Amino acid sequence: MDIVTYHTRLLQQLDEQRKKDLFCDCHIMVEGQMFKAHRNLLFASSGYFKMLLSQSCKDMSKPTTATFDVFSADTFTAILDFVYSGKLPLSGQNVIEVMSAASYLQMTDVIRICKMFIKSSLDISEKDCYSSMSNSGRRHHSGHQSVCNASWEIGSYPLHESDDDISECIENGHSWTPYSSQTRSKESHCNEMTRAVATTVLDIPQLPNSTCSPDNLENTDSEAIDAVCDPDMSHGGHPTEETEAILNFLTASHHRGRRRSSYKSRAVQADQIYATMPTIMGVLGGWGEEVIPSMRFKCPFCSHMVKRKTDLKRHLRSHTGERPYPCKACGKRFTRMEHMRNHFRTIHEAGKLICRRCKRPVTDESGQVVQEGTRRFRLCNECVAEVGVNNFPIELDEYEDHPIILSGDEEKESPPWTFHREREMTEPQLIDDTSSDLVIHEVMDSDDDIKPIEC
DNA sequence: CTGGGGAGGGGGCCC
DNA sequence: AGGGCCCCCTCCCCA
Repeated sequence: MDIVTYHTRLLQQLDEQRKKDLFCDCHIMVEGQMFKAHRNLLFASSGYFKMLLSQSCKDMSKPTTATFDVFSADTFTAILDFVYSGKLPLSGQNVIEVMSAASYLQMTDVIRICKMFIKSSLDISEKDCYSSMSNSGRRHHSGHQSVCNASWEIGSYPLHESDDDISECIENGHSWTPYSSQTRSKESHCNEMTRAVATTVLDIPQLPNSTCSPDNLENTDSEAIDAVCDPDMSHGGHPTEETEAILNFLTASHHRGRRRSSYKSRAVQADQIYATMPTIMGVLGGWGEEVIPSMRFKCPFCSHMVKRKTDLKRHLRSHTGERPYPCKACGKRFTRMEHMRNHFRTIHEAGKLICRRCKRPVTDESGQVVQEGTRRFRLCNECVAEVGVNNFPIELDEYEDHPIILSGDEEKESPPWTFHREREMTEPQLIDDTSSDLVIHEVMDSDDDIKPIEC
């Protein structure tokens, strides 16, 4: 008998004792349901119980009793099963609450497993989408959407490794990895598809192979993939000027190495997390310290705590990758409306009263607003004269007919490239992202001319 | 290689 | 609860 088998059998023996209520010296009440367990195991498994039992160990004759109301009996059942078997029965429905309870109970192993479970879910969900694309062609097809949606479906947890697989890895004493050989194979295939999309559909120069390694798969522009998946973004299988502008942006983002993710799948996953988020994620109070009476909300993904649930929801976007606020001018998405607004003011409204070239302060009188694609910035008159760029001043009245105006209703799922004009737009178009020439438009940049974003 | 600046992301907190 | 502001930090680009 090897030592692993011995440990397993030992745990099995203790579990049998627990089920037969033999030598159980710790009673735990959860939602009115009584659980009995051995304090030795609880002490060894949980920081919470370690503290609790070390304080109550003076009287060993009486069973220790603990009561919890911050998680459900089902959740504690899962955790207790893990304590006695090393197997954590996780599902897409219970993982958040199990993680929250584990955080409360200071069970780092359980938290780590939950994190891997969630991370695997997110990663493989995206990979499934990419892989499904490869099966249905390279260009825009209406079928893509349904295939992608299937892999994002909340009810069908997209994890390839079953719960048993996870437990099995733990049971075998292996460090569990969310990537099986099967998924790695998918990643490789997916990376090829990403490159193919980048080089054909997106008309992006050949991406360096380094950006498509399994370790940094998320660095590939899955937003672009989504755009390709989205039938609303396509017109007869060919990218529109708007989509091309987005793709140009994505290309730039890609080469900047920004970490991006599928906003649609992220949003769905974020909604799932928010929907299942327990009211109380945790209680602040370090061990060995005085417990702070005020309740705080603990992030299930990290150690961060906040005072308000709203702040936690905002913080969770940093984990889920949800970016619900798209810039209507360039399609870039943000986690917060204020960030999107700041971006819009700075990038698209030339909000900084500084000459981009000489960095001197500039006013409407001493400078001009220069438009380069969807980007606007200011140059002082001296710099404009020095650079000698082509100047295409447009009459103020003409500009007022063609302002970049953001829609009043932020439609999260609408194509990010949407310019709403107060009047019918005529040629030449104001937006010219594909132009490499520096085009100067004399534009009014006051709030009266460019309406603020309404979300 | 390094420092400065721009842009973006995130936390705290007020309204 | 959401919006918004302020502040700080990090990352990236460029000179």
